[in-house]
Amino acid sequence: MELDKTDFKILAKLQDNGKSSYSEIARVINVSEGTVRARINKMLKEEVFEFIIHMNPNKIGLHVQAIIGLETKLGLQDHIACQLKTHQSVRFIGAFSGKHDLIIQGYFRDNEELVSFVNEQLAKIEGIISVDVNVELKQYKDTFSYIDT
Amino acid sequence: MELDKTDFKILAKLQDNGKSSYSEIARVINVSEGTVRARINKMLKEEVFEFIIHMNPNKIGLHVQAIIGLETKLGLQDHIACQLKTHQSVRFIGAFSGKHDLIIQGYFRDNEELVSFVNEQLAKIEGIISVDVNVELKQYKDTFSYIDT
DNA sequence: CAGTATTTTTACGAATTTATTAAAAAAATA
DNA sequence: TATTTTTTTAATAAATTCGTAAAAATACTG
Repeated sequence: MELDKTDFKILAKLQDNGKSSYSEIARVINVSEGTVRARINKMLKEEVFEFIIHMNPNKIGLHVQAIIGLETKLGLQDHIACQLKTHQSVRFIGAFSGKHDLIIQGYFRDNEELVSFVNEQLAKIEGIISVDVNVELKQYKDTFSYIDT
Repeated sequence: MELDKTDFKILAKLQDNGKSSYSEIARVINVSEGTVRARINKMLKEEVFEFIIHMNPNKIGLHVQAIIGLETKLGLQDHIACQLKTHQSVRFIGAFSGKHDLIIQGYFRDNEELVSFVNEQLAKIEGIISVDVNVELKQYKDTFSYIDT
């Protein structure tokens, strides 16, 4: 799908405020409400973006965040990733080039829950060679606003 | 702030669909629209969550994703993080315990842009001792739905 | 425990937004 | 240039949001 100037203007507005109304965006970028709606619906269908909420983990009792690098046995990476995917605590999983085959980001209630995730949940998955746990001490940024306004 | 059952029901609905209307949520969880609205506004004020859009980087031309671990000179970590924060390409920055002092996640147009980020942008920041670049080969998950429905 | 204050929920109407759709305009195609 | 296809607009009906006052529930106090 080809995004044009109007699409990017819409995305720029939504990037600033995910709750902007069609009408509001329409007024700002000088097109009709119907145009904004049509384009948003098209982009949603094409999975250009999604409307979501971003929860503050701390505020819902998840006080420990970690990025965990995994070394996996050749051939088992995909299977391992798919098992991890179902875990409630896991926010991100990717396969990577570099030292770690898989990198995952997870949110946990406390250190105990993190430890149990590593020593119980991960431990029982076959094919994990090594685990490198990095615990977050401070967060500086967790937003993405690529599009210029 | 103390979140109760009703708050969590609201969050659960919004987690499924960030565009659910107050009325829609109200119908499902059997309270008035005003209650849903009041609680959402309160949670927004308390920064429990935000309404955002999640863009699919590929669809806006960002085909290279990377997680970069940095080793930083003692005392300069905070300053480095704050400089990185302003970068358009950077989605996530955290300070961590473990091998890397800072871990960042970034989205780039192509390999060239990633390389220029590392060799030009990072290179000119004072106090970075080492850089460990992991390029994403496949993404398995990038969503968070912690709350049970 | 009664009484008062505070917070939360509900309910209602006005303002606004969304959704549907037909016609106009623009763009693409032959 | 004519024709088809896509996109935008405009108009109106349906639904949602918003502001607010009253009712209900909860918390607080003597």
